[in-house]
Amino acid sequence: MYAQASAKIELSSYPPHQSPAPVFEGATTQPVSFFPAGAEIYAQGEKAGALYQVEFGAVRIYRLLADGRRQISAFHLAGETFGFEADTTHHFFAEAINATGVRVFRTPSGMDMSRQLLPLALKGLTRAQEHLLVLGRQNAIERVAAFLVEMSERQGGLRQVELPMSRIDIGDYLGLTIETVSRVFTRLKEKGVIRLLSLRSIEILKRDALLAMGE
Amino acid sequence: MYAQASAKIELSSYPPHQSPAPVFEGATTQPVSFFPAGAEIYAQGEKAGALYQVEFGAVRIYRLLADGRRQISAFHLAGETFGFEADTTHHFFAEAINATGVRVFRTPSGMDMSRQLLPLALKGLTRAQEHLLVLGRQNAIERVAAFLVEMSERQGGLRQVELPMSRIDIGDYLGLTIETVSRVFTRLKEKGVIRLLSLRSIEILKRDALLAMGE
DNA sequence: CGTGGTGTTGATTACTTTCAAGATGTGTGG
DNA sequence: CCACACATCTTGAAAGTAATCAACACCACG
Repeated sequence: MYAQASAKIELSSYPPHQSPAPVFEGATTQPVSFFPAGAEIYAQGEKAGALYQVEFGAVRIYRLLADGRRQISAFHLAGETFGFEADTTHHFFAEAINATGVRVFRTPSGMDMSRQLLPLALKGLTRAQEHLLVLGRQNAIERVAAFLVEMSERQGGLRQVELPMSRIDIGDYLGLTIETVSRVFTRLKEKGVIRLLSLRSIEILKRDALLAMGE
Repeated sequence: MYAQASAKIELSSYPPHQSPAPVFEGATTQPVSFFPAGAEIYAQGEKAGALYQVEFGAVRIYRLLADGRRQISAFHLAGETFGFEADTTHHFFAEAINATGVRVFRTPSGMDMSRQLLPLALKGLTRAQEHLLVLGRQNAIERVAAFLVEMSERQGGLRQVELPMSRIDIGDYLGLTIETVSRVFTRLKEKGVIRLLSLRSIEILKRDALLAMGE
């Protein structure tokens, strides 16, 4: 199983545009933990304290309503860090979307990580606030367009974009149903804006059109 | 004009449950700046660098789409701090909602404020992510209920809640139109959940019902 | 080569927005 | 202190968008 994981590292971990993962000074570095698709990394209510860095694969961060409605607040791809919280408790769930390797940094209590964490927290804050604009004020096609642009940019701005997550995940990230996401993909395909290479891989044919839609 | 401002301080600045405003170590404290209703505190694209603390009044943080659609990502009430950014540029607009006093802290370049800023950034991040759940997955009545609960809790959990902002602001915060906000207020009134003391002041009659709606 | 999970498409329903008119409130000047 | 005027808020009717319900297609896995 671990051999499979290492193979994946070669294949799809750090994209060329991205610098290798920084290491956290002062933190105890642990070996890479492997999570199969759908596995929980931490749960809401659990005690927080560690930092997590995606080595390969992808992670979804989400919250649930009592009746099961789910909102994914963020996806984290290879090289990105997550898991820091305002207090000692996790306010969200974190799950591996696919087979995922995560490096865990345990921060010794008393150690001050604020200098390293602040830029990450601020980046996350800006991203969340931009996402608020999408959910609050954009319609279905604009939301999907914004999502595709975001994923493209996070993968180096290439024409070909990998979508490691399912349509359900995309819907729960954009505040839409799976059916609506699917219909929008079809409309974008018909308009010649994108092309589906496979279910989880699209090619952007008209970047300008996509940018104009997502603002 | 400034006399009027000081009068307001007595009236409505720090609620009893809230500790007095902390001061930022190492930052240059400036006198309180006064902003009349609707005045811009900073604009998107401007150079950032200062921290702002609300002395009295209220502030809205928002972003605009090209066609004028607006999403308010946060309201800041007396005692709260805003204005920190991931890079040196403001990504949002900040405006006074009412006559507002703001204390500006200029941080000397080279000074490391991360230890003081990280808790604020993390708090903001958690709040933004919770807001994502509301915008992405809750309907109009649930959104308004969640908003009223949030405002109540931020004002000490009292029955009477002051809403310093207009219906338009509430709509742009919740991703709804002003008409929908108004209709929901009416429905909550008819159900006996709230009572309107005035346009900008409500009384919560059935807190449990409100909590159940907003989750 | 089935089989269950995931995705697509169609028809209908439900909710929110839009458009429109009227009511209420606030601030100003007489 | 009252009256007018403008802004804000409320309410109603019609339209539009996304959700829901349902059936089928596709893909990956054992």
